[in-house]
Amino acid sequence: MSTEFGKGCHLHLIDGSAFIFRAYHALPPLTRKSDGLPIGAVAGFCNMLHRYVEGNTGPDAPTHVAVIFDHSGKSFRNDMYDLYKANRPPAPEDLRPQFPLTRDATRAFNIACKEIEGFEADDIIATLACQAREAGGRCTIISSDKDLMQLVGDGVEMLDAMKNKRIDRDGVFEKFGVGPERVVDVQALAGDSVDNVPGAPGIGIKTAALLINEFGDLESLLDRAEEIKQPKRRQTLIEKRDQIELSKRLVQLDCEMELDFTLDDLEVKDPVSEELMNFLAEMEFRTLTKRIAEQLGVEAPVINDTPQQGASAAGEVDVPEDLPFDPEAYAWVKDAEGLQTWIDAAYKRGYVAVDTETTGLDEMRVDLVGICLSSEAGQACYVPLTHKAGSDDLFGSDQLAEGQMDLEQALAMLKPMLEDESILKIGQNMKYDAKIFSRYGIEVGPIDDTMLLSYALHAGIHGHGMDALSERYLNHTPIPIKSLLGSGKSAITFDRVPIEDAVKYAAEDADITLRLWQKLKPQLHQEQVTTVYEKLERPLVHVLKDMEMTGIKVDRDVLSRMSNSFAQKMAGYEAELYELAGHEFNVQSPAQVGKILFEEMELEGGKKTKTGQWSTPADVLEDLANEHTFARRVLDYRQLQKLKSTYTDALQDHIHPDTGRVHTSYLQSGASTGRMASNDPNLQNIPVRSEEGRKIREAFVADEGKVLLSLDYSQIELRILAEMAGIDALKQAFKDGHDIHAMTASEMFDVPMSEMTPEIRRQAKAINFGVIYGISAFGLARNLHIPRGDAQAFITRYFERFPGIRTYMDDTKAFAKENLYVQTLFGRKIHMPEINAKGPRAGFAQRAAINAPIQGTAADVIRRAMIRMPDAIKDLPAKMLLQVHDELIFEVAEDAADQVIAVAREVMEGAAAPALHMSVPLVVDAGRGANWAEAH
DNA sequence: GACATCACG
DNA sequence: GACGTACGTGATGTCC
Repeated sequence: MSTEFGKGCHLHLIDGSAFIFRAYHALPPLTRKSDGLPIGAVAGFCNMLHRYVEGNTGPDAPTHVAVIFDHSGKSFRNDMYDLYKANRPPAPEDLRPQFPLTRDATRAFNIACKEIEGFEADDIIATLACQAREAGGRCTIISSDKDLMQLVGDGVEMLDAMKNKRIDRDGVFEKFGVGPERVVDVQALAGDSVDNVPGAPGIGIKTAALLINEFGDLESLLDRAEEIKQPKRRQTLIEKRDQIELSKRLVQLDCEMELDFTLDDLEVKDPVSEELMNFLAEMEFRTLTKRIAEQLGVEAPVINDTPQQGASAAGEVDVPEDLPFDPEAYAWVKDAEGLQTWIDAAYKRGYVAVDTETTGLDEMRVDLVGICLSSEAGQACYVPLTHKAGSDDLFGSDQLAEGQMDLEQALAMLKPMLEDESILKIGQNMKYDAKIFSRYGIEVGPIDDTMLLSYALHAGIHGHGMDALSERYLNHTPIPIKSLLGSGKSAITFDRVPIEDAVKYAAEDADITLRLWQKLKPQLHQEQVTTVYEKLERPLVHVLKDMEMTGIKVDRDVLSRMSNSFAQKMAGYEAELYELAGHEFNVQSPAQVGKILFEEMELEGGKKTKTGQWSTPADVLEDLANEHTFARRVLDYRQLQKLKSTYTDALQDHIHPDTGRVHTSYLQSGASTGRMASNDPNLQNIPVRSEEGRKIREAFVADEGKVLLSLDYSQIELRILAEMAGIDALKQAFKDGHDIHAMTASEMFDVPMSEMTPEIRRQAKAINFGVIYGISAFGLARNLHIPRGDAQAFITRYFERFPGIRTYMDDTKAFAKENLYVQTLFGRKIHMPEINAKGPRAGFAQRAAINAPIQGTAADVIRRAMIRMPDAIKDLPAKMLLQVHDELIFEVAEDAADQVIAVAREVMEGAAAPALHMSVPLVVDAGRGANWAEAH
């Protein structure tokens, strides 16, 4: 009963992308109840489609209809102009996974759903509209996109579904000042900032229409540009002719695309009840399912939207009733065909859990061994790529094992999906995998990270490693990696693991990651940490990745010379110590040092550690050092030993052979407060306090022609304390740029600023720090080497002068006891499970509760600065290299240093805004130099 | 692998 | 009245 499209037929073409975005913005961020899949745009899309179908009655009803989508990725216009649509922001993260679902929705309504790779929806619409016109039929384009207005006329009209307004030739004239056939000419001149079509600078739609109407068309205008009276306009049109002609080609829609379907294929069909019902039920749209079921006269299917985990309180463990883990279900992907099915699955779902297997843990050095994918719980695959044959061979064979895809081929297949804006890639510690992929030419994005989900949700409650999360939230113990690799000397690398074993282990990781994501993602809303995750965690991953991959240049010779010098001095100290002790011993053993001091030399005041051995920390030795050369020399020896082993020796091993730079790794979820931790090597504890140690920073250098910059927040934690506790005197001092410690001293001890002594100021400074740490008389006494009673008197006096501090501390403790967590000013939660403990642990927890919001807010501030920094400096010859809690290190071309300092300082000082308006200014100090010692 | 020590903010 | 404390990290060495 197919009718050939022709006279009397009416084609409706729906601009699918417009529907999606309108739906997305019209609705709150709904998620599917059972698994937290973002679903708001799909819900809106279905409502709009449904309303559209309902409205299709009467003489204007279509005989043919299709929804046209933009295909993801670049279009042929990017070949003409690589900046086309370049400044368009990527689709929101929670929208991307919904793109494929809107296609499914369209098909569920039994409406033709079309998209073609390399073309935009507008071109398909143009081609179909022209075909309809030539066949003598009518066409209505349901869109308000002005780019489509060039198609209007001779039976083609547009319908703005939002305003329910038809746009005919008059409507086009109203908008562009010319008829549809001249619209592209006007657009070519006016350009389009949204699509990044350059056009003619300085000419807008009004002027463009004026010119086109005067000269007839664009070509005549450009040919006769000399005749234009206004000099500026004339010059622009002559000079920018190429750009204008390019713009015309960009806005000109392609009416003659080759399509693999005809108009006849688009005939209006009634929905197939069962398919539509199944889809709506799968999406868990209760209202819509019920309403449409009634209209179709069928029974609405039962919707099972029981969340896969109970509405759990923070940290509560719930045992899932979920499907069991079945290693036999995991697939070994051996060829392109097999891999394609998994890529297809990722596209169907819109998300995929990804995990890489490598030959080690150092992302900058290891090789990729295999890749795992999973888009549905219980189903996962492993794609082995570089496993070696014959693992039992003593030397190992370099021959590749059988049953593996070619590495290049697999990566070429995966790259488009891993980089596809519409596919969410889920990983556990995704920074690791992103770095590996980046070294193989793939920039993974967008991403979700289960480790960071856990961190945003449960910092302070438990760790965020995969094994711990799996046991806690999936009630499943993953296969230990040790069972495959062994441990110690006999450990092998992953490429030596037999593939059949690797499949079970590796695919399981992807399966676990996906299930964790399904469980944890919906909890963000329940715990009200969505913004923390979205604004402070997820965007940081790629920033850290880039910093780590850039690394910092370290001069091996400087370190090597220092090592030698230290070794010589240490040998001297060692001989002297043997002499003083009367025998040889291990200077590096605190137990032996303690024995000599407190038993052989019979000195007083020795304390024992909880394990019963003599305690010999630096402050104890320091007390003895003036009287006893032995103690002094142990201290001297220890200082050099520390500097040598941890820094001058170890750092040399961390210099990457190819880059000549040191690449640390930041642990984003390391510290419960929101701070980062740095490891392998730790570049956040490079010596600076001692003269000797500071020299190590001279080994951290800028590349030739460049300098290092150091920008650090001045007193950020005290400023935040003043802000949080609302201490007017402190706030005012910061606003006036006063010396805050001197001011505190003046207030506390009634000393005028003019009579301030360094000693009084030092004591006030210690108190200020103590407050941040959750002050105690004992701690302050020890720090200042004063009697405990004096320390208590200081604290009492301090609280008298700044009563707001005491209130803040009491309020914070009370909040923590009530809620079992504390919060930063940006909403980060730091859980305090021990806050109501009895005994000495209570004190710990209370001080931690006081410190965490302060330290955490400072950490949030610098995170915000770091996240904004890449964009701020993107046009400058500068790279951000390191973060040290309140300091950022950059490497910049020498002549751009001042400019970068200005830009980076602005970003850092303004980092709290706009989320938080601080009444205390944040101040950033900057330094520059050939090395880190000079820059600091 | 636990503990002690010490480097940083 | 005694308990035993400054907050947050990571790396190294000893010793079991």
